[in-house]
Amino acid sequence: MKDKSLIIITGPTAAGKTAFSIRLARHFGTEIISADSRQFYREMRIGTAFPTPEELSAVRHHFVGNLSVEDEYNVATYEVEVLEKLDNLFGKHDVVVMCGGSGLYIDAVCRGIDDLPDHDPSLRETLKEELAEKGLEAMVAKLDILDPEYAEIVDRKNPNRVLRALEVCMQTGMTYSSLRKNVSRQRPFHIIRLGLNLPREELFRRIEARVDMMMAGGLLDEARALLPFRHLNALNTVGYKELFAFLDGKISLEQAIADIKTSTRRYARRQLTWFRRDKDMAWFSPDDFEGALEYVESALQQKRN
RNA sequence: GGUGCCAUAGCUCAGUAGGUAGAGCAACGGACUGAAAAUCCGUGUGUCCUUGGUUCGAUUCCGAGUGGCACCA
Repeated sequence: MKDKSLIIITGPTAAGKTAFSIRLARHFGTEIISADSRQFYREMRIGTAFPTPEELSAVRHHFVGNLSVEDEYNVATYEVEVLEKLDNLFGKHDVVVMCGGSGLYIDAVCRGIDDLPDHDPSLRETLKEELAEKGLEAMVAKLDILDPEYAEIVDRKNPNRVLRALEVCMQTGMTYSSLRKNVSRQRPFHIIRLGLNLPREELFRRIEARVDMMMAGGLLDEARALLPFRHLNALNTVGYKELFAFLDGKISLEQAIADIKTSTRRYARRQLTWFRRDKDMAWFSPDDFEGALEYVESALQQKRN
């Protein structure tokens, strides 16, 4: 796989990644692996800006609509499955395109993640109850005892992080810090990273226009149909949770739509914060396909030598 | 037309017994290892509507104007 390359197209939501990646994949006559942690779910099409049927038939996509909202899934499984899929695809293609905005999932494929146990649902439930009962401070105190090293560096105000560490300690009998080695694995293929972005104002305009399009396209019906699954992680997602609040009668529809726009803007900012720290990322406007292609070609050339 | 109330950050509003002001949300920045479209942290960005008066000093008190809301005609 020495001369095989994975070209990653990422960037904030609504920047135009999907159309761009299809064009790029067609140029190389290859296929696309999605790195979008919400487009995995086939029941969530409108709210996740799922590729259209035309787009899906233009280029073969993988990891799009491959799961049901009821499926258990996580980054580690994704890493394994994508590496397998890449092994297969590189048998047919020199270049494969990966497209999506889920930074953690992209990192898992590019660098790998440590060998940690999957979460045990009943243990997590117990810990959540304990958190609700005793408060975050008590959970941090517990971590101070079970894994003082990680307790030093953990975000002590972030319940998810604290609970996850406790979970791993309790499940394995080892400290989270001893398992969390943060080693970067070498992959048997080259990686070229492209970030797509737009001036902030324009990106926000596109986000707002896209939310209006989703509503016109039936997002409310989609959310209504998913209401019975609202407790699942997959539905803890921008666009759905705000509409659930409307369906509960807590806010007006108008307010829900405004909230979706706000949540999406904030999500885009968090994505940018994540991607900005990646110094290898080459940034382009989604309109500059030619410029990006030129960059890709020269990067490929360089990797071959 | 009359009377009353209101006018402070992008929005909703607090406040200053006269010494140029602060919350929430937004916005902006950051963190991120099996929840990641998740979760969490940090930052106040301002002709205090305009204008005249009183005062050493007015966003604050008084008058007028403008705009908004309510009630009465």
